[in-house]
Amino acid sequence: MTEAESEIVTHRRRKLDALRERGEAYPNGFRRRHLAKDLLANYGPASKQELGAQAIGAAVAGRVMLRRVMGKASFITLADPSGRIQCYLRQDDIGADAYEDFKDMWDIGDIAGVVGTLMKTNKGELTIQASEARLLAKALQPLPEKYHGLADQQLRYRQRYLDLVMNEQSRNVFRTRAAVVAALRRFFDARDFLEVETPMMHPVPGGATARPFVTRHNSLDTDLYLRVAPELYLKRLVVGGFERVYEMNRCFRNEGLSPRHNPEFTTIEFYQAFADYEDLMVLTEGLLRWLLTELEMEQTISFDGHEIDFGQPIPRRAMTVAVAEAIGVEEKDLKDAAKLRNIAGGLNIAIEDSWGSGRLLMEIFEARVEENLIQPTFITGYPAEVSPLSRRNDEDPSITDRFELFVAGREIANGFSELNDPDDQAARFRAQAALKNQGDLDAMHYDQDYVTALEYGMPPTAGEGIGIDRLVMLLTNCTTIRDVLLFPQLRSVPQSSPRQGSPRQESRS
RNA sequence: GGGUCGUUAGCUCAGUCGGUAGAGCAGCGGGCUUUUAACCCGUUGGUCCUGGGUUCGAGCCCCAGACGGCCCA
Repeated sequence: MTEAESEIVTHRRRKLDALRERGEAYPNGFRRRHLAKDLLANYGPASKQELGAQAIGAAVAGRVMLRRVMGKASFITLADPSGRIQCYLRQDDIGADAYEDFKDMWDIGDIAGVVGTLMKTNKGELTIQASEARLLAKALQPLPEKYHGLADQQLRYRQRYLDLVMNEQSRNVFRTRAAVVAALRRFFDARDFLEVETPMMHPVPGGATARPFVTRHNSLDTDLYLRVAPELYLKRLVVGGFERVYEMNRCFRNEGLSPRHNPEFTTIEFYQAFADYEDLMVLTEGLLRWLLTELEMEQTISFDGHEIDFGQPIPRRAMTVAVAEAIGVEEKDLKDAAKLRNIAGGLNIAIEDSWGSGRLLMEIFEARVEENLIQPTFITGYPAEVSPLSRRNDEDPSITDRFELFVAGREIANGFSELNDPDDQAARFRAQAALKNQGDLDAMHYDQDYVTALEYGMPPTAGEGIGIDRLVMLLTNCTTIRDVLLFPQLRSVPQSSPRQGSPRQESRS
């Protein structure tokens, strides 16, 4: 803690001490009767004369954001969850003692309640002329600069509450996020999908090719893995007869941090029996359009300098077609492992000897095509080699009935007709296990319990996962995932927080 | 893991050629009864991220480290 800060805090502590002595430190009796937004909506259009004649009462509460003291009268700007409202405090209205109190004891950042009547200032701003003003919670720490807000990215993430207090844009991102989550629930609930919760701690990690976090269950004396995906559990439920299920919650992957990756992130996965991957592409396209409508957004959105149009039918392109076009080779050469190896080498893509043609094609796709898929595009025909849970295509068993949706160079969704042949699934797991034995840390484990579930019979099914964080990024024009996560993962600062000594937290669980 | 850029007052930011550290806001004192990023006068406040090094002298140059941004693996 620096001397300068402790000086500000010391001043504020003195005021708090005085409030404590008077027994007025943290009262909890004030009741808000109005939100700023409602007052502005209902009375903002009224004229100064109309309001002056009516004497409409109001009681608001919020954080003091701005303060303008002019001798024996002052204006303060209160922020509540709905917006901001100005209050006018006059010595003649609230009394000399209360007014002195306001001047001596209140600071920007304090939580206060104001009761009074509505008025319009000479400049036409709706204002509450106070008859009573109460300090409800003293802020000991000063707020960031009132005009620029909190700009330091690190502080914005580490002390998100300050970011939320100061930056309207940041608040709006998380409101949009909540609206997206709520809308998705409405969408699937309306289509008779059952929302379920499956384990986050898995005895065998599965459902995606990714490194898991490991944790320890003491009394079971066993390792458990934080889930990398809920997929295998959701399909067990389809076996059980819940033919339409969805789960929207956290997944965990033990990977590096980047503008697009956080170790914990949110997905919605949904499964629908008696549907295939083409049905899901239709559903996804409709879902996105419907979502934009629900959010009262245009079908064309701005993201990272691009205008992205969801109003058009989303094109579907086979991976081989997209790759062949991007790098200027014949499509037929993309089935041949030796030729793919040459192509990858020529493109300076790092490859491994164990990879077959499917993995090679996928790597070339990721290196040369993905980032250029700006407008919404379904890529289909994913190689079976990189799709261990997907149903093989009837015409070409080397590929699967799978798609991924790309927008602005980012994977947004991944869906496929589910592999419900237990013997093929067992073979795919064996191939993954072999890769794992060769040192591929991302490869899947053999999940015998899941194979057994398939042996009881899973109806033909299609399933899909959509990355909520990435979807919200698109809809809020955020290019880093940290901006759509309230508390993104950062390296912990050991000694003390950047601003002050570490706050003592009481657990409430 | 590698490269690169950044870290200066509580916050937002300047800081020249290496010559003893600045502004605005916030704070403190004073003035002001329709201001609005209020204004006017005065004023406090610095581990220049940390630790070494070079130098008569380092916010600035060199080395190492911490944290963060971006790019690559």
